[in-house]
Amino acid sequence: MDERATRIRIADVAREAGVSKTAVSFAFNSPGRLRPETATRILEIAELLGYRPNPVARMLTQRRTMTIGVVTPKPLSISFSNPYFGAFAEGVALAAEQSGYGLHFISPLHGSLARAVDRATVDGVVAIGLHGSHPEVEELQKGGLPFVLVDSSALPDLPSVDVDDEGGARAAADHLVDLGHREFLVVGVEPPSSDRGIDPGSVTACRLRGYRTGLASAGIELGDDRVVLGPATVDAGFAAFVRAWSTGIRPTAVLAMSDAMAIGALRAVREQGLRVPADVSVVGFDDIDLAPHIDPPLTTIHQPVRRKGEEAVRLLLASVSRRDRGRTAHLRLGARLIIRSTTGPAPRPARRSKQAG
Amino acid sequence: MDERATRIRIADVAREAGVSKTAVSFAFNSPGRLRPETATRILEIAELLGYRPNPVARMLTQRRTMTIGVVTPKPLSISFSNPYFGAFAEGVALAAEQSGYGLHFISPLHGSLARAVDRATVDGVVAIGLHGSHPEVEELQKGGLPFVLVDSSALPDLPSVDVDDEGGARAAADHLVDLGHREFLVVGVEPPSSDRGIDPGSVTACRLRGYRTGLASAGIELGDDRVVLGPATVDAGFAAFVRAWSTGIRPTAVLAMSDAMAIGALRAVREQGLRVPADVSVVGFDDIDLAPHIDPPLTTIHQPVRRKGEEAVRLLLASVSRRDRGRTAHLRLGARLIIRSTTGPAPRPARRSKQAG
DNA sequence: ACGTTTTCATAAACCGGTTTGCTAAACCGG
DNA sequence: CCGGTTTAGCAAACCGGTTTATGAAAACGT
Repeated sequence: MDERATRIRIADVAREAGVSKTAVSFAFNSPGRLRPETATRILEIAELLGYRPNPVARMLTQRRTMTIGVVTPKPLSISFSNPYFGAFAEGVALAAEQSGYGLHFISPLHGSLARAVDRATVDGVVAIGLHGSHPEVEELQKGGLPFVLVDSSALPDLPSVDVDDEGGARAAADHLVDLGHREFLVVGVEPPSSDRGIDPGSVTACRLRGYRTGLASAGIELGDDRVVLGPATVDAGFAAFVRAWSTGIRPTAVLAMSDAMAIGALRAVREQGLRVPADVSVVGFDDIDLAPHIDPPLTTIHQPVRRKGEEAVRLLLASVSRRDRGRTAHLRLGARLIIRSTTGPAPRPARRSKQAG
Repeated sequence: MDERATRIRIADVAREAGVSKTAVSFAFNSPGRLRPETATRILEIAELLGYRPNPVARMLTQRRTMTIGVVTPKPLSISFSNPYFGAFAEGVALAAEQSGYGLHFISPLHGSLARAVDRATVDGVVAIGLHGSHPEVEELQKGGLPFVLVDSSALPDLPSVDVDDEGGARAAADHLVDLGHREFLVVGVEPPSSDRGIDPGSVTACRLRGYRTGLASAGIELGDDRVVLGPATVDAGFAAFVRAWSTGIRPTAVLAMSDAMAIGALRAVREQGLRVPADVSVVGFDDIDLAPHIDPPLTTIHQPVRRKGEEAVRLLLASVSRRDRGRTAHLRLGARLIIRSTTGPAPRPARRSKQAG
């Protein structure tokens, strides 16, 4: 009838078995402290009654939740739309599962990240893409929860895991320069809050620096009009290229800060009647799983996303268990160029603007 | 110094403010019950002390967690590797966020799903890909937690959301038959536990039925050797085709039960020196976001994955709040063929085994 | 001036478990 | 038969909040 009426509590089992709550608790958690027959009988009765210990109550006494949080400053519905995030989650999940931890995803609640984190029952948190300039970082830090930052080393007193974004970006630029390109367009990932410009510690800023260094070594300067930003999605990549094109920019090479955007740009390039890589070369960033299967296979900067997730969890658990002995680790992983088929020699400056050949 | 030493409790705030715990609690939750100045003063002191209410304790008294669980019978690290799952999570996250719920991902703990669910602090769960034949379904049902099933209608007394898999599959088969194909290979998703064969309610079984119906209408029968199974990954799709090929099967059309597998098969086909779609046609299932960008753009069966996630959460929340008044809803969404570039007319039976004329 | 209602705040019970003494009985060697 | 150690199980305290019942003081009505 009224199945869900009242959930069986430990006291119900105790009464039914004619023992104390303590005994029931022991039967489940340290059966050795009970006479074998007693333990079995209690367990049987518990099973019969369909008793399941309330996990919240257990958490309260044990003062740990065996759960870690993954914090994103953007709504999850947006984060999950980037394949990069999925791969990151994969790494996090792997490490968490190995250690017997559950996974809780946390995104802003009613607009506030801090509030969402406060409400979450986790032992610690891995925050991805949280910049130093985020309005709530201070608030979050005061929460006193163990924290690990991913893709942001902005807060030196918090452990972090990131990638050599600048080096990777530079490799991309170098590659294109080597191929003879001179006209560039950067399709960048928009940092969350564009209040005071781009946070210099942000991934976007690092990659931009890398691009610039690479180009500078060939004497090329990147004008501000050559940098177009948007969210890390296929559509935004498409839009970014179209926007630049419509302002008269005619790049032979596109440097995209995410594969998703690169794919969008790719399509935009083609819709202008141009061929990839004959007319325009494109290099992405991330090397998502499907990059080799894209049309055409995407040249990109590979970064070890899964490993990022794993390492972040490892650092976090070390911090939770105090194994880190108060040390704050900053891990930087490598990024490397993977050449596939979206890059090729710069086209001869043929019918460009005024004709020439 | 000893930052994390002892977290501030409500009693500390009360003492410091010279009021009772009750007053502090009121200050946070129903300030109207306190004289305005008192409330403000308490709040100020709480802020000063850096007090944050312990969410676990709060959950315990309120008897709800404001969190919903997403259950997968496979390790999360595997689930997340399928883009399909990411999109599903997107839908779930969207609906959950809208209602102010958090998201907890649950996968088997030490090999047991039931244990993992028992340990999770959630108000209800959405289970994806959990088959009726799963060894722990009974155990899970007894947990008494509100449940919604996705991609499985095996348990009629539990609400469910799924897709017209059979119809979708049939559309795929019809399409290929119309193009003149007669030699087929099915690349299927392996159901979790292959104990007693394939669960007839499983997605795999439904799609297989759909394929068979479509083919049968053209008088084609699908031998068991024409069905190869594997996990829903690119690599498994690749391996599946290779395996079939090595046993002498020479299909002109491949029906894949997931886009990831289709992409793998695509690559395998090409590595045999065959062209897609000139020599071999391939149709996938799911229509992942990147399907149009695959090389070549993937013909596939579209299913509304995000919507699946949203509807599942909607159903779940209705059940949690008893708004469903005990009704068990079964939602079935549509699937439709999207023709892109991996399918084309069957090649003329040229050098095919025996010739036929 | 006195009974009644309202306002503001509190003490104590409660949520559902775990853990810490503590006791009574059984066991043990001499 | 006795003191000492184990064994088996219990009552009560505790985790950190919320909620209910209650009461003192202030405001109100007449």
